[in-house]
Amino acid sequence: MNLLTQLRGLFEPVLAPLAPDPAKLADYLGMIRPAANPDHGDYQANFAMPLAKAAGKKPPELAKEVIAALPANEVVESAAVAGPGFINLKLKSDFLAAAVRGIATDPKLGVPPADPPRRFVIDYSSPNVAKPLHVGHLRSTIIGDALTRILRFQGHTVVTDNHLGDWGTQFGMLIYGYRNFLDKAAYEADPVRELARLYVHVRNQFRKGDDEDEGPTDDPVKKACQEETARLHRGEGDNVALWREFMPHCLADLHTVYDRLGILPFDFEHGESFYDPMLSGIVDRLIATGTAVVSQGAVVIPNAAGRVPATPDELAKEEPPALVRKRDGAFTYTTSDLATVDYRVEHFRPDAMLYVVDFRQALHFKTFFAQARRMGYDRVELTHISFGSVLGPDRKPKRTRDGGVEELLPLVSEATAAALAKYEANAAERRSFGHEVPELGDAEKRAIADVIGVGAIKYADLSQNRTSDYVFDADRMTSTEGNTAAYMQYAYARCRSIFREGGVDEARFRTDPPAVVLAEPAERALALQLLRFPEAVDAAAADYLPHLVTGYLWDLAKAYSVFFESCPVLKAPTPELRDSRLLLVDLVGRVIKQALDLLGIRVVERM
RNA sequence: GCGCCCGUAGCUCAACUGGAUAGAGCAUCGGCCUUCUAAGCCGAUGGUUGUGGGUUCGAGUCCCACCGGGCGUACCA
Repeated sequence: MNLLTQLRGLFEPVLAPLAPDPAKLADYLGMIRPAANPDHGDYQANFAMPLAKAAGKKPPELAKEVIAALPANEVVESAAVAGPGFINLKLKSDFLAAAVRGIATDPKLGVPPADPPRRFVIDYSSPNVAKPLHVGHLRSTIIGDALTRILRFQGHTVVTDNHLGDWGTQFGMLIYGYRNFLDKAAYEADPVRELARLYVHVRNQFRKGDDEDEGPTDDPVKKACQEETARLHRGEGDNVALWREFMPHCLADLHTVYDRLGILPFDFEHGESFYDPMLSGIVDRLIATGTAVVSQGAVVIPNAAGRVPATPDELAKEEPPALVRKRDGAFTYTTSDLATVDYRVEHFRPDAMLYVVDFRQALHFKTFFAQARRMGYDRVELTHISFGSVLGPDRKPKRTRDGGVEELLPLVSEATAAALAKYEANAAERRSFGHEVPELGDAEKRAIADVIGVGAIKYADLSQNRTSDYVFDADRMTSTEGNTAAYMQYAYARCRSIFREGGVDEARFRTDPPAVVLAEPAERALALQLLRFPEAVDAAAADYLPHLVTGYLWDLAKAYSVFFESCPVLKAPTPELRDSRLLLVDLVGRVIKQALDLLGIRVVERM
């Protein structure tokens, strides 16, 4: 049940004979869309202009013909030609009322099952373990989690895989730190904490301005760490044993953060170490099939033009080749990525693989996807779900290494504290106006603040187009006004409050729904908005854009606020209207709760 | 140098992928609490969509040039 699909189905038989090219029929039907301006009706159709041009007619005339040819139906109340040839569509209120009543019994609230359902592998979060998680990791995690929930809700199969950075220099640093600076008592008491201290301590031994990258260095400490890393990779000494000892602690630390944020458990956490044993086989295969060649002692895959530019001069002119084995014999991330595709295709048989990684790796994914296709993986959709940088309030990209590392957990605490303060202030203000405000226990208050605070952080991220850069402003996101999680949660709490105050059991509205009456404009607008939920889910899933769900939520919650102000529910003029409004309120609550759940955000019964 | 992305109200962002008078929130100003939660609602102010051309019935959106910013450019991931 999707209003748009239904409308398009109505127009299809009329447009089919008019479309000059049958392949373009879908395009024309796509020009039926929600009205940009509510004054123009509920939906608008914009196909008359291009269609008239192809037919050599005037758009308004063609629009009139289309309207006249429209089959009799129970959906469209009126269709009017306006402006240069727009068709403004108004839907029948009776139809809307019946449709709303129809979704009341649907656990999926009108969202149809995906047809056909697809199998996805989504790769997201992918932090370097043993380093503190900072705000830069937030976006991939939150966006990937939301996409997983959205696609699963549609009925797709989603395998989630956290491609951990668990085989890099940071472990050389930990091993070096363990050997030189370990506080044994502290390690036994709280290994995670001591490892974190060691990492930072070793990092501080590096010369100023030096980073952790591989490559030649004359920094003695960095060199020592690199040597420990190399020994780990070669399986020498007890480095592997130490790595095995550290890993569970690092993972436990990571999962603490995920739990705090309410991130779905990953199906797999196959990190770099998992794929390491497969890398040499991949390179051998690439060479054997002629996909890769040896160049300057390294093994590379030529670029899309089939060339291997190597000199700075050549590299200035064209796309670089992909390095799969370095001169020193070590493998690269490209090798690892190809091994990952290989493994996933064999084990999960996906229709699509999504990589939720920031936009700076766009070139890498472009070339890596091309290489994967050349290796024979040309039947699986490979998509880079790119997102913008996390910027500080100064609009400069937030960086881990620029000193001020912004860790995640303190930030979550800050957000929940702000939510708690807001609750107290709000309760005090309500009391000063003589309202009865229930005195909640500390535990309940903290639970509410937790849901709102975590929701604020996620919503602030998800409500932006993911391709934009993202200014991380703690004050703004924990604000409770406007298009924020708190506004949606508040709307939900108001829905629940009506049932609580009225002592009404909502079960009846979900199993045996009463007739719906749409008398007031606010009721009609709300019903229309409720019926658009499937459109929003479709759109968000089609382009992997969670902000289309928040945009929908914002419209729905606003429509509910207007309804809430103008339409008494418990004291409705007639029992029929009371029942009808109760059904609407119950449905609004369910849709808000479901839509927020698609974003990984929880709700509270009161706030 | 070459390539990718971005530039929309004072600030933060939308604009359903070429549709009607470019919309929200914050901030500012004004109004609404003896009626289901005022974390709310109603209203006002605020724009040459970086600049200049072009394409067409129609451009924030597509093309070209320029200005400004970010990022990337095989042996970091």
